[in-house]
Amino acid sequence: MRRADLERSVNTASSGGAVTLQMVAAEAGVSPSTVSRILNGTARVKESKVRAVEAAISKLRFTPDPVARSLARGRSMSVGVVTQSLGSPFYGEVLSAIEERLIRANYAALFISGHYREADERRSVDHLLARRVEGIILLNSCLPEQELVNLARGAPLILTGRAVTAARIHCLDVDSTAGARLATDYLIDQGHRRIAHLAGPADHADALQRLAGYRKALSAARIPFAKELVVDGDYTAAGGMRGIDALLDSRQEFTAVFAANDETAYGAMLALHRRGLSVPKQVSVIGYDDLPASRFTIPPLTSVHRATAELGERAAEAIIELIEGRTVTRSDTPSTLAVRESTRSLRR
Amino acid sequence: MRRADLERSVNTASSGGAVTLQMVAAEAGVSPSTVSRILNGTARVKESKVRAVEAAISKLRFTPDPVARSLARGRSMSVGVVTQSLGSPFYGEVLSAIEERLIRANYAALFISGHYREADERRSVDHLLARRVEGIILLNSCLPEQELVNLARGAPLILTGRAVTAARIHCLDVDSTAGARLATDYLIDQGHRRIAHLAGPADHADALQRLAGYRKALSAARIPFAKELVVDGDYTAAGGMRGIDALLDSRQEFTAVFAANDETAYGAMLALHRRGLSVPKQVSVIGYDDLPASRFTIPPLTSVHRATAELGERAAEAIIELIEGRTVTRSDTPSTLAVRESTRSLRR
DNA sequence: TTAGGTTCTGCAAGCGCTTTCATAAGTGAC
DNA sequence: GTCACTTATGAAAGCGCTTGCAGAACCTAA
Repeated sequence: MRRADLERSVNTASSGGAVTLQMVAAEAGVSPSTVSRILNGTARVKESKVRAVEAAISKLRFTPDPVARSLARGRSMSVGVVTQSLGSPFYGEVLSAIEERLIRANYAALFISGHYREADERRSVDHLLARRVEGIILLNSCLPEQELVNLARGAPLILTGRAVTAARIHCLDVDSTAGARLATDYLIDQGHRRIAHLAGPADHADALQRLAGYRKALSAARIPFAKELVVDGDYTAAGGMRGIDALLDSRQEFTAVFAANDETAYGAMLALHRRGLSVPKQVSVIGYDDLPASRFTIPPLTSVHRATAELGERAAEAIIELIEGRTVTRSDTPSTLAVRESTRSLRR
Repeated sequence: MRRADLERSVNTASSGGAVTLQMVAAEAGVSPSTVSRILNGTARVKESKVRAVEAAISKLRFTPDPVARSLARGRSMSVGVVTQSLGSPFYGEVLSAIEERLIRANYAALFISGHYREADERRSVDHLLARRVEGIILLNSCLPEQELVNLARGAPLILTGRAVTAARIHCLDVDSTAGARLATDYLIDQGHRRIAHLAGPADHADALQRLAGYRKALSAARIPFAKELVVDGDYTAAGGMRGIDALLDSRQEFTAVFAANDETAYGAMLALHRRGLSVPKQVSVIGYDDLPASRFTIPPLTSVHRATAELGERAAEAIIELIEGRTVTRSDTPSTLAVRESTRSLRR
């Protein structure tokens, strides 16, 4: 086969092909039903016909039309994925994994973003439902719990970052408390006592969990919680800058900062730098999510690492299970701490 | 029909999914054709029936099934988008814009990634074609030109970052040369003469263009091109680090670095930092793409800014035009330079 | 050879919607 | 009031594939 032919066969095999299963049947001298059965393995077919059909298929370059198939089977073979932001590196990794896993199981993934806004998210979900997706993965949804429960009657749901118990809902990676605890414990372990926390948006379950983990770690170490060391953020770098500025302006003393996510930490590091404070010499900084870029910040950021690819893969697997009516056994993916150079020990 | 009767006898405004156009027709006392015509505005219908049908629709909460619709119309109403990496922040922004625009035009977007690998990309395209997308947007495709030309026979194509002239192909944002020129000119303007370039992968059209722009700027300023100041990279931060290390190890002198993209620049800045060289005091660094994170690096990175959202929107618009058989008038989006703190003037 | 089972395989009826095509209804004009 | 013509609407035939049903073909045992 010449190179050009090869390319044609690879790429145009399935394209706008007016080739239908009917034509394959005619070519092979069998009925459409038989072709369908061979295609789907839904019944035994005599060997000779199988060969004839296979020959016809490759001769005509037939690919079954997924639309017709969906209609006939009453299944769209697609699942919706609502991400908060297609652009975020954190979600990006998760999405890749979801995509990969779903394709492998012959589902199409419809990605759509919610922009961290309730109304947008609702609109996105409606859109997906109108497209007849068979299930929906909601990454860190911010919809009210009751609404999610209702939604689940229409299509099974996978939720990340929050815990909702209801039929046809499965939650993954529900608890950030442990991760936050890990980060804070580490700082404490390194001798820090005055640890600030740049929190995430208060309407996000995971942001609250991170705060809770921080508090737990403090109290376990008998360090009194100082609310003036906690400032609100919004999971953005700009928010992180504002947080540090606020802390410094109000003359708080602190030797370490636990940021609710990496982006916040980036902003924090920049703000500290601007104020002439060196990281980690004067202030240790720790983030959450361990974005790929965090290996390359100056200094490289210590961060709570989440198994993003694994999370995505599990989400995809879980939605498939749910769609196919099986039950999913819950299993959170543990977080670990990626220790790099933005933190240092106060002990000597 | 058995099903329709069943639903009717149960007589519920059943939860979304199961309502068919047939049921709406029955409820409104008209024929399915009429309902369809009202839905699509394909013919005039008497006002009273329109109202009856609309009432039935909202009473039953009917949404037309896109699968059935696609089959009947012979149009999938979906377009494929091949990105190189779902996780990359640069593509993320573009994708968001594409998504938004496509949805607005009632198309579904199927995102899938090519991982910068020819084989993966080919597989992705095949997958999309098998899904019967009506058009494909290829973001920085690395497939050979001939193959793209063939592909275009199957479905119209939008290409970014490269120029291929053929029927049913439209290219956008084809030239990075100007952007690279902008960056290099700026450095020269600031008095730099020894400017290193951390190049992108040689099999990427845009990487070569960036190199070309760099060379053009040099020669325009009568600065001899020194090939030892150009090192290969791969558009990653790790590659940027390796690049700087190589440069420094071979004892090259330079006061500025033009990185082929922002990620490379991040790595470069870290490597310089590790070697004790201050940015911008001793070395100026400039990137390309102006990722959102670049405002928050230390120091904030000067970078060639691309109108990502606009690019995405145009790509979406272009594919729609092509699908609907119209012609697209080419128009590149201009790049600008976002000057921040990673560069400084050598003049005084 | 024949009854009683097994396998195969084709027919035809959908899946939910669109779209001719033809009929019914409505409109003027004469 | 009739004719020619426009307009609204329904019946029915698909779109390409799946699947229940039943007949055909093939076995095996007696």
